[in-house]
Amino acid sequence: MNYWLMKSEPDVFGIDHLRKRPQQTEHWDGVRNYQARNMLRDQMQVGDRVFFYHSNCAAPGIVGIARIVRAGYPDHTAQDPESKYHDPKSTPDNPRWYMVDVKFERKFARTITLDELKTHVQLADMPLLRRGNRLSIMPVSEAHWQYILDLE
DNA sequence: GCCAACGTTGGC
DNA sequence: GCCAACGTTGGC
Repeated sequence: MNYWLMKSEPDVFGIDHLRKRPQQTEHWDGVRNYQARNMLRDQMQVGDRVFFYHSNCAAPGIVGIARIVRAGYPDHTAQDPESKYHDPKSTPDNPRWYMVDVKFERKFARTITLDELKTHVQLADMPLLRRGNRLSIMPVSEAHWQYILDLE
């Protein structure tokens, strides 16, 4: 069992969008970064837990928890010329990009903001808090996972 | 809207 | 393989 953090812009697809989806489940498409791709394709397992993080908004931070309900499979939007995620170099025989399915688990009573996370020295080596890290998917250690849950 | 920090692209 | 130019991310 692994723990993750996944970023999304609340105006585009926030945790409330996920909660309102059929089965409260949605595929996580559009990841176009190789490091993040490798995690989607190779490491994420059904049952893994995910911190849902809101980025690019007034109060960025962790807003709740989701669960991986389908492990990595090819991201079909890469083959859709109409999609803004279209990538002509990705083919059905040799898919370049992957996605997983995530299911809403719960929303925190409050947002655990990035500002707040930064004040805890115990979290200082989280990839999220390292300067310049813009990955949209990051691993979270079990210790950090527990620590953050206790902040709620 | 600004801009720092990266990642990607493509000419050479 | 180098590296400048360009595009994107995301906090502020």
